[in-house]
Amino acid sequence: MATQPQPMQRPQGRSARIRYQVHRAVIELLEDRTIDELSIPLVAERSGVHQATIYRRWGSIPVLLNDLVAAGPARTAPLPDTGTLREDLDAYAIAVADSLAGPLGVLMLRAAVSNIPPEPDRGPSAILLERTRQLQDMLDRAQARGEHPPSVDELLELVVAPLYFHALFGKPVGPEHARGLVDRLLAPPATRQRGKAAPRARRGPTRAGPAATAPGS
Amino acid sequence: MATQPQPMQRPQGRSARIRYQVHRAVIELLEDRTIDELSIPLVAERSGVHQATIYRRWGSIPVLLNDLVAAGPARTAPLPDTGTLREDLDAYAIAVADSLAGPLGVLMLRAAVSNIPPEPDRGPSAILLERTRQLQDMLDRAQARGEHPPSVDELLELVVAPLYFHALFGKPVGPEHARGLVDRLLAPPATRQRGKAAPRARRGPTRAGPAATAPGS
DNA sequence: CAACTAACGCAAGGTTCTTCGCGTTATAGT
DNA sequence: ACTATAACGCGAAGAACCTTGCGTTAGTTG
Repeated sequence: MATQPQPMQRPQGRSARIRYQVHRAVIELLEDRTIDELSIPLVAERSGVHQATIYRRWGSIPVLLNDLVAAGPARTAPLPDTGTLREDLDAYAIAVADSLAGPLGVLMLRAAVSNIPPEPDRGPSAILLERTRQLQDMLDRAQARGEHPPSVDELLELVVAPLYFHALFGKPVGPEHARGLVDRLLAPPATRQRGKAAPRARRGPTRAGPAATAPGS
Repeated sequence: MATQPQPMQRPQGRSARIRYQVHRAVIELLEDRTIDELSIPLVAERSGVHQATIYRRWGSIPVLLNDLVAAGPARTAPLPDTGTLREDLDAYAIAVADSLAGPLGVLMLRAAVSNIPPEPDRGPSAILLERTRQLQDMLDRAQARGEHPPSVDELLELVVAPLYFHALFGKPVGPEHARGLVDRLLAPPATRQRGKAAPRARRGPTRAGPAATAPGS
């Protein structure tokens, strides 16, 4: 599963410049276009790089997108180190939410989905593994400080998964939502109002309105 | 956000038949092809429907996929009515997990992703709206029986989102996982072992192994 | 600094996709 | 049964995409 199309025998200088130009052009184009409206001739024109070059190096839009995503993990969500578990989680969750809200988040999702059916490989995608590693580090630090962090799985399922879910299906993604998820992860309510709302609250007014529910329903 | 391209002024008879043929062709083609390799001429040939017809009715592959997914909610996860909230939730969660494990699940995800940035519309996708409605019905029934169901948002974030997340990133999706998520939703632990595993258990041996964690990690 | 060659630019040619006008078919309404 | 017309089939024209061979540029090596 080569994310990079070629081992790249001459990776510095012009090649790197071209690659950057092309990546940048894709990002720019995605500001006001759907991924499906993307095409190599378009990227070529926008980037100033010739079509043939792009076809030779990447071959297709999916491959190009994959390469772009793989190239910029630092661009999406750097892992924080604030000294407190809660602040770390907050910062991370908000960073993920931000990255998902932007055009690059969509890209990441798309790339992840693109990698589902090609092979019966079934291993977790590279993005997830990377993210898992980051999170594990964060939790390990908390443990070392004497805190009692949740497991990575809990973090993924209670915080990251809902964020991706919202991004996937067009539900709003924002800092308040992210913080609410962290709250739920860290402070599971002993007694719960079963029939009512999610465990939001804490940390001031989160703009009340349940903008999460479908309006058209 | 019209899921159906047109209000369809003549929805029965030939139109319905054509639509079915085209949908079927798409599903067949996806057995051994990537979505990116899909094209309208291809679908036309396979289905026996003329290109121009498909172009006129759907216009593009993403729209067609969206229509296909929206047309088959019954095909994926019918909403159960067992008489108990827990059994309803279990059944539903398992059904979702099953549908995600199959090829159509990938399709749904894919279609959802493709539809993210079409417009600054930002409304939740049709699939989600449909599913939200189903779930709301289920919860309403529970409430009418005197039970104390969670909110739809909680259900979505604690059960559905993790399932989709796993499917998205190639983590294993199965009945045990689904049931575990329902457990977490219905029985939030009053006292929690913070540093350790998620609230599994209950309902006998679910084949122990925490198949949730990435194997490559 | 000079030779080597990977990677790019260019332009032409082939392929596939998309649109359009017109005639035909079959559904909805009377 | 009969009429009106939405929806489909057909074929061709136009546009967009993709490939390929050759000359040029610019990293890399000695």
